[in-house]
Amino acid sequence: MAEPAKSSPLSELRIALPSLPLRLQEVGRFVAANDYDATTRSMRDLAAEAGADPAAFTRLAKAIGYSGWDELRAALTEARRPSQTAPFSGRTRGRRHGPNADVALVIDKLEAEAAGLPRIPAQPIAEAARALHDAKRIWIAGYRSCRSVAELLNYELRLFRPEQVQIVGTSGPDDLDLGAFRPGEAVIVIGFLPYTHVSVRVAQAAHRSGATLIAIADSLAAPMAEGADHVLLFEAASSPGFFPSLTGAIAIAQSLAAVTFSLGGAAAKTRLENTEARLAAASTYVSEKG
Amino acid sequence: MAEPAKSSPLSELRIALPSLPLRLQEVGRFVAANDYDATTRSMRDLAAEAGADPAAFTRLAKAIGYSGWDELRAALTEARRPSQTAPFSGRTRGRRHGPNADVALVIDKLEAEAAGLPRIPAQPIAEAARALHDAKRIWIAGYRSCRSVAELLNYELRLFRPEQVQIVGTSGPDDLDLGAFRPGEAVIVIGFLPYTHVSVRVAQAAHRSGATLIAIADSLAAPMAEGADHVLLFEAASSPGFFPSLTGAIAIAQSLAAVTFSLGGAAAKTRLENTEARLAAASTYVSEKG
DNA sequence: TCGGCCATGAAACATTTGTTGCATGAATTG
DNA sequence: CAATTCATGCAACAAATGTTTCATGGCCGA
Repeated sequence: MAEPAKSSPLSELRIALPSLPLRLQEVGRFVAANDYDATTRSMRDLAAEAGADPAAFTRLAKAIGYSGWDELRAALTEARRPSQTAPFSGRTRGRRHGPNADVALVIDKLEAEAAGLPRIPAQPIAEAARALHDAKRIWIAGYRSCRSVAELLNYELRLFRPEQVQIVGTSGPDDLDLGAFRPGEAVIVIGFLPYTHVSVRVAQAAHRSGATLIAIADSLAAPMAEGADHVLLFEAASSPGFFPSLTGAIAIAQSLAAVTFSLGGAAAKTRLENTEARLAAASTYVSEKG
Repeated sequence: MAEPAKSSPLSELRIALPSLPLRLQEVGRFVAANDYDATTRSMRDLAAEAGADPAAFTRLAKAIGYSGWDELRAALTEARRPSQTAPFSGRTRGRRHGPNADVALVIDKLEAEAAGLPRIPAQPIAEAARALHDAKRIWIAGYRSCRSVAELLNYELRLFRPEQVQIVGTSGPDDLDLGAFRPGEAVIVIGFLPYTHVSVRVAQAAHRSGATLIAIADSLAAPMAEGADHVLLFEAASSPGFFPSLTGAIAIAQSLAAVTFSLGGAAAKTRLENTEARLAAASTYVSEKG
C-alpha cells in the first residue's frame, strides 16, 4: 500500500482505522470526534466518557505507530496549535511552481469566492422567496453545470413541499413541461455564460404562460433574465481557475430555500419533520452514535 | 474585593496582574502569552520554560480566585474550546417580523458562509487533486443533497476527462459499481451529517478494493472518512437556516476540479477545447452577441 | 538595629497519570 | 474438536502531576 499524505496524526488514525480491532476502532472514532478533549483531558477521563478501558487508548496509539498515548497526544496538540497563522502562507510564495503553486491556487480561489458572497443582493432573494411561497407549483430548470444547482434547490424545496416542486424535463421531454406552466406557478431558471438554448426556451415559455419567472444568473443581460419577475445575481467569473464559479449560485439557492421554508411556518416545519421521519424509518441514515 | 467582569479567565488574570507580587506577575504574563501551552502542557513544564518555580503557578491561580492551577487550566481550556455550535448571530435575533427579517436571514447566511470558505484547508485539496490526476478512473458518489455536489464534480471533470469519470450508480444498481473499483482508480465520496448508508458502503468498498478514497465531509469523524486517503473538510453547519450548507462542499469540488485540470497541462486543455467545440457545433449554447 | 511580614525556591507529599503484565474468553486454524 | 492466536478488561506498577510545607532571605516600620 502506498504511503499517503501524513499531514496530521488524525489522518494517520483515519487511515489505519478500518484495519483495527473492534474496540480500538471505537476509541479511535471517539478520539477523532473529540480531538480537542483528547489534547486537554486525561486518558482515564476520556476512557470514562467513551465507555472504554483506559488501556485501549495506549493500545490505539501504539497501533498507529506512536510509542504511546503521550506521544499521540503531543502530536495532536501540535497539529492543533493556533500560532500556525495558516500552515503555509501560499500567497506570499507567489506563483512558484511545485506543490505550493497548487495550494496557492486553491487559497486564491476560496478567498475570491468568499469575497463574492457578501456582494450578492439579499433583497431580491427575500422577494423571490415570497413568490415561491405563494406559488401553487414550482418548476426548476438548470442545464450543464447549473444542473447541480437545480437539483439542490429541488431537493431542499421538496423536503417540505414534496408534491409541488419538480425539475423541468425529468418526467418526459422538456417540451411537455413547457406547455404545462400555468399562471400562479413559479419557474426558476438557472444559467450563466455561455447560456444553453434550452434554459432560454424554458424562461421564455414561463414568461409567456404567465407564471412567475425567477432567474438565477450572472448578469441582468442574461437571456433568461428577460421578462423575469425576479433576477438573483451572482458572480460566476469572480474566482481564478478555468470554470466559472457556482458557489454564489449555490449560496443563493440555499438562501432561497431557507427563506421559503421560514415563510412556510408551522406547516412547513411539520412537513419537513414528516419527511425526515420517513427517511429515518427507511433507515436511510447511519444512526448517530457518539 | 469587587468582582470584575468575569468574561474570560485571561481577562481576570489581566485585571489582577498589577496588584500581584513581582514573580507572580512574571508568571502571569507568561501564561497570558502562552495560553495554548498552558492548557496542554504540564505545570512543571511551563515552569521550566518560564524559568520559574512550579509552585508559582499554583499561587498565581489562587491569587486570582481559583482553587488551584487545575481549575485555572480547566477554565482556560473551556475558553479555548472550538465553538461546538456555530456562533451565528441570527439565532439571537429571534423571529423578527416584517420583510426585513427575511433579508436579515439572507445576509446572515451569506456572511456566515463567506466566513467559512477561507477556513477550508487548502493543502489536502491540492494533494487530492494530484491523486485524481494519477487515477486511471474516477468514481463519484453523493446522495441526497450531496448529489448536486457529485454531479457538479462529474460534469467539470468530464469536460477534460470524458471517458474516465463516472457517478456511482448511474449505469445500473450501485452494487454493480461497488465491485468494479480497482487499485489505481479514485473514488470520491461526499457526505455530511446525517450520513446515508449507501455513501458509507461506497467508501468502505473503495477502501477494501485498494482504490484511492477521497472523502469530502463535514468532519474527520464522518464514517466515509474512515480509511480515506484524503479528507477534504468543510463546515456544513456554519450558517444559520434549517439545512446544512453545501457552499463549502461546492467550493471544494470546484477547487478540486480546477487543480486537477491544471495538473493535466496541455493535454487537458486540448480535451477541454474539443469538448467545447463539440458543444458549440451542436449549438447547445446561445451565440454571443451584443 | 530589631522584629514581623511576606515573597520565594526547594523538597516532600498524596494523587493521578500513562503503562504493562496477566487472566479470560472469543474467534480462527489445523 | 483441539490448539492457538488474539482482543479485551482488570489490576498493579512506576513515573509524573499539582499541592503543600518549610526554611530562607529581603523588605519595611518601630
